[in-house]
Amino acid sequence: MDKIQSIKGTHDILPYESEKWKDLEDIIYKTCDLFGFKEIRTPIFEKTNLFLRGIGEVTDIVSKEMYSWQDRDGSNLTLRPELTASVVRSYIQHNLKNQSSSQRLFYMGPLFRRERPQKGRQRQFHQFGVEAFGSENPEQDVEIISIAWHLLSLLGISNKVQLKINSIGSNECRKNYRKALLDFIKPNFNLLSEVSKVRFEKNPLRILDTKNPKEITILSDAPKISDYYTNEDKTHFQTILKFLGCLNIPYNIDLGLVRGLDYYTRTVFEFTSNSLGAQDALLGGGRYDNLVQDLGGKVVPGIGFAAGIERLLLILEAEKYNFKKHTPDIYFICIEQNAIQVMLSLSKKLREKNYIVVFDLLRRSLKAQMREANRFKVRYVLIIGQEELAHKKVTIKDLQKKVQYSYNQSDLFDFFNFKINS
RNA sequence: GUGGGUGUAGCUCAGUUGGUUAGAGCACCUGGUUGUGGCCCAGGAGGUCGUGGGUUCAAAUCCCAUCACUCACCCCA
Repeated sequence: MDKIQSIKGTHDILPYESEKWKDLEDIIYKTCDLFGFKEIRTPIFEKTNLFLRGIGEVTDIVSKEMYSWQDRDGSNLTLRPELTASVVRSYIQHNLKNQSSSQRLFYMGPLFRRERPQKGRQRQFHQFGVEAFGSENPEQDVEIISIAWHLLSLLGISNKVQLKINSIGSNECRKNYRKALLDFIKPNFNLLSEVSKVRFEKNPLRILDTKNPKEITILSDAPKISDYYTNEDKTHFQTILKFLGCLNIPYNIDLGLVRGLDYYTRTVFEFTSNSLGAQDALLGGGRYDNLVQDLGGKVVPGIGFAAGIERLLLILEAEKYNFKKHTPDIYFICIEQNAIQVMLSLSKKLREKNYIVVFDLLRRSLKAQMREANRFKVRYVLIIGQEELAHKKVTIKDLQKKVQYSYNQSDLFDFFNFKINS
């Protein structure tokens, strides 16, 4: 029989590692709170159709990376490969538009894509993201980018990342541009790769994404989308850039930035980092003014981004981020079996006062327990043995100062109130 | 899906041209006299050498397959 082990591209998050996750998650929650964004939690699987319609059928995600299966009743289900479609589905389903004309939401959780694993890429991975509905004004775009910037600043890595931004135009712009692009490419159609031929039919903009050198040459003289912006598109993009300037958020305009999901309109952006290897995008997003409607809702503009938790952690690790230490306050040593009850009840009382208390469960020697206390880097050790038991005392040892006191068990809190709280 | 690299103890790695009971450091456990940590010293536990075949008198070492990890392509977070 095969060894039972985790599935390719999935990882266990072990103790100590999980503490880093918790730290990062706390900072994410705090950031979202600061901007008034509320958490939304949606199911981990959805009807396959949602992603086909939401993300786009010719995207890589949908065409080759989804974990899909047929349920017993014949319905086609899929483990979510991204979260925007799910959030939009929920927004429509619960009529959140009627609850408030502008909704600000964030999410965090696992996603699934069947790709070949590499640095910063797994089959189960985690994203944090925000989505805002209701406003098509540039201040909304900037609010979204600000959240990302604020988070990266809190993490101390805002100077280690680059913001790339572009506008891919409104519907009208893209309609005109699409036509111009098709006209331009048509004479060279036979020279295109198979992938690009499909994109030519379904989503010609993505042909610009090609890494194929021959196609890059062909496309070098292709019409530029920026020449097809409407006046509103121009103003919208310019205003965003102006606002970013006000906030001192540095950016690079990248006219080649298209992004691989079909639902984007106008603003697209990406934060990249060079400590991530080839998968250098750690956060990406954009505006999706058609998506709510495409999925059966009213005409509601939206914008959001998603950040890879694993990739954030990779950068934090590379930048030697100072994660919070989770050390116990007190290590309780009991070297007299008749004193176990006393240790248990004193520990309970200490925990009620919010002290983190741990103790040995193997009835090991004093020396062994002292070693462990030292290894845990706790500051205070409490000892109860025969002596202490007989006189209702407890020995308190300060491992840092290397001094030791004897206290009445009933006075224990006086010591800690004084030592730790003051 | 395609290509390169790598799989020996919990971790980082040695292992000579195939040749006895497969090693080191760190970590772990127990001690170093009666109830006291870090440093030091001594001892101990821990490995079907990723897995399955093959070649050979003999395989961690050579060959094949397979699985996993890793890096890159594609694409994305």
